[in-house]
Amino acid sequence: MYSVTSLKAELNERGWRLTPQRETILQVFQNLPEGQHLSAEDLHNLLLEDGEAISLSTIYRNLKLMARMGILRELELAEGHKHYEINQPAPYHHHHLICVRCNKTIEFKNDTILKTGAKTAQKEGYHLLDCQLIIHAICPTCQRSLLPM
Amino acid sequence: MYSVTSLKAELNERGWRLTPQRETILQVFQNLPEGQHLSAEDLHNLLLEDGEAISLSTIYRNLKLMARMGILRELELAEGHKHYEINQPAPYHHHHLICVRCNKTIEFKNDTILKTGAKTAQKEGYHLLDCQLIIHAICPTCQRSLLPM
DNA sequence: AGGATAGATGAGAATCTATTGCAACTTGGG
DNA sequence: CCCAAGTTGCAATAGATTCTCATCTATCCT
Repeated sequence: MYSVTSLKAELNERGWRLTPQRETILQVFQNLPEGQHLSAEDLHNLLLEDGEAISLSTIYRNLKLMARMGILRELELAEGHKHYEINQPAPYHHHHLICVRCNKTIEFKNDTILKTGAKTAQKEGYHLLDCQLIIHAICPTCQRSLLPM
Repeated sequence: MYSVTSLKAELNERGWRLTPQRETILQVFQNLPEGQHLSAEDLHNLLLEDGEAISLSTIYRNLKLMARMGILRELELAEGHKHYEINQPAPYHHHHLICVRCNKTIEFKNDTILKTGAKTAQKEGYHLLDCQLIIHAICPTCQRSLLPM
């Protein structure tokens, strides 16, 4: 698992610093049950409850930073704000099937997709950070419902 | 190509209406060169220039509606706001490779992904609307640059 | 064709997510 | 141990999207 030591090394390499806030954020995501993801607000509240408050701006800044470093994945699910989760390699790597009506989201795994993503990035000379298949669909329940969208 | 007649039929079926605004929006997207996509603002301005102004609220409402009907694809690229494009089947269906630093975006095609998406949705009993692979990466130019993120 | 009705539009206000400016504080390097 | 550059927190701000509501109109019914 990605360690605080690697985080520090990677930050320092670029002239940046390991702060207690960054360390805390990394640890929260590492301890999150598989398949869970947090929004900036979620993380903020969670830390408040734990008595380890970090300002919302710092949270936004670092979520973005860690996503750009490839440590976190930035997910655009259906709620209208971004969610983040730890970026895991092959056996844990997964994708999302989202119902556009009720927002129910199912995770699924598929190793081929990650391979496709890696190949495509490489072909164009890009350095891969994350790849995610997003499927927008209507779940069985919503298909049966007569309610408007 | 998806016709105004089908749009009307599909709307009426659900108790909704074909309005001149909806017709106009559909036509704009149908006439868009392949690979182009518009934000709500883009569409609004484009129509203003053409002297066919539609209010921004109506544009937002209908972009969302048409995406939920599966007529448009909602793309979350790197600019911080959504983009829309016509939702095309197999030979035109494509995905996006995005540089998280400079936002440069490359389109690429891959029929396997669409098949995977369809299969996954079907397996869960979901009705597929759209599926898109999003690759976040760093482009060659940004890899060479020493600038911060 | 004419009327009724539920749905749609437009304009602007309101909401919400995310970013930014700045002063004070810290980290990492020398 | 000290300094320069990076970070943080707070408040203000920006930007995208949604909402409210009065007015209008596409459809359906007769």
